[in-house]
Amino acid sequence: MLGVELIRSNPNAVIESLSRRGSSSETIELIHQVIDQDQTRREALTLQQTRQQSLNTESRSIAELMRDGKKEKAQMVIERQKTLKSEIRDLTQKIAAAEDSLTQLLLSIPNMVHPSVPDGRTESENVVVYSHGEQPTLEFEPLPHWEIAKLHSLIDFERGAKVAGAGFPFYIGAGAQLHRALIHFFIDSALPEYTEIRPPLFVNSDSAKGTGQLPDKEGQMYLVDDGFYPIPTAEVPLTNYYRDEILSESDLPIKLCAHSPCWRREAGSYGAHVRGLNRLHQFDKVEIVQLTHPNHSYEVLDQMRKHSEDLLQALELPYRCLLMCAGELGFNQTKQYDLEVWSAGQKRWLEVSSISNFTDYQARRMNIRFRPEQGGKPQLLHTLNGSALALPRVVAALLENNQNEDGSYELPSILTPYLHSY
RNA sequence: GGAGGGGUGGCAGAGUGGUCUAAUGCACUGGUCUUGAAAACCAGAGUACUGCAAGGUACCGAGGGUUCGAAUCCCUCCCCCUCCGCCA
Repeated sequence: MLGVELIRSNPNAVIESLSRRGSSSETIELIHQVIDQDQTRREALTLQQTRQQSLNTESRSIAELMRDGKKEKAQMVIERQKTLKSEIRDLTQKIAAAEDSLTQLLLSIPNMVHPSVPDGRTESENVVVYSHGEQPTLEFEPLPHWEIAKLHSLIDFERGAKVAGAGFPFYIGAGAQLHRALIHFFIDSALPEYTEIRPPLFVNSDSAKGTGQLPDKEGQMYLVDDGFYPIPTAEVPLTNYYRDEILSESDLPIKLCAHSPCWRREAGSYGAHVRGLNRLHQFDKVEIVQLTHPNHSYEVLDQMRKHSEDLLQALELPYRCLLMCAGELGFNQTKQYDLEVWSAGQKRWLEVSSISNFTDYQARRMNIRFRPEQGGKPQLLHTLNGSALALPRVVAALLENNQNEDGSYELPSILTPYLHSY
């Protein structure tokens, strides 16, 4: 969430930034409500603290009177305190109410937009900032990946649907090994820089709140009994790792990576675009996360983007990098790149990575700070994450782009060390 | 799952209703002393909010309650430890 101080001190800058997202007048109205509630809260708080001070002083004097045996005098003070106490109670309630609505308001206000983000409302206004590789020119009508997978018994969607449901495929034999090879390749590529983490695959609601899945994207997560959420991305446990902690400036940047399955409800999806591996309820992903000093987060964003691009280049997949326009930007992000690979069989682009800077928006929710080397107050750090990469669509693109007319396919040589049994 | 014991500052640890405005030790920072260091001695130091400021308020796992007054008593929840049971 945004800081109240920012909204208080510079409401116009916030409003301007939010209008770039195409935020409605209602969102703008929220800003004014924040300012109102903030003022109510501070006025009540100042008053309450003064009253509390009187009460504390008097209570101490009661202790003295009691010690000196002046019981009657003490009793008088006790009587007098009743008004003070009820006044404090009322003020405390008023403060709590203002704080509650302040939190609610702040949770429903999206992050600021970085100046380098292009204007725009729709997908078509995202800007292609980079393209790499040639879309393969095939002399025959290429198959979609689900056909190729069926031909070679790599993936069994039908039995997945029987055993779990739609969107829960089985990978079989060489298909399972390809999947595992990609995980190993992705993790190995991250290892020189990033610390490998094996995270919990369920998180509690505090963690889901911390990274912004709650309340904004509640419908996207599964919820199991006892209040656990199966993670929709490893971003959640990784970024929450340092929740409510104060780090040393010298610890930064912190770089974490993890492979994990991801579970998403994807309610309401249908049609050809969700066929095969295009959209699943369970899929695997290697995620990279960085916690950085606020001064460096945008450089780091570009480094992380390059990391993911290098993977696609090593896999020899044609791809493009999109800079998301203001209207397409996620709720929590200030700037976001998407990487899309070309899928020759479906003749369209598939998103395989999203790399984002959240600045201090998540850090404020999670209360993750660092102590400046020069001394001074702890300061919020910046959080970033990126997919490096999401598995299923990479599998789809590998199969579709490298197919031959006879239905066979080849895999890029970078994977050779990871493939041996089939 | 059963029984018991716990949760206090960076760490250890005292405190069981009123100078707790949280002792003490270790670690940390500054100073004195010293050629330099160590030791010793002196001083300082948490987080958040609030206030122009001086300062104030809150925080002893979390949330409620009792009381003029709660780290301390009561209730609910969370977490940790020990033993037993179960288990890959």
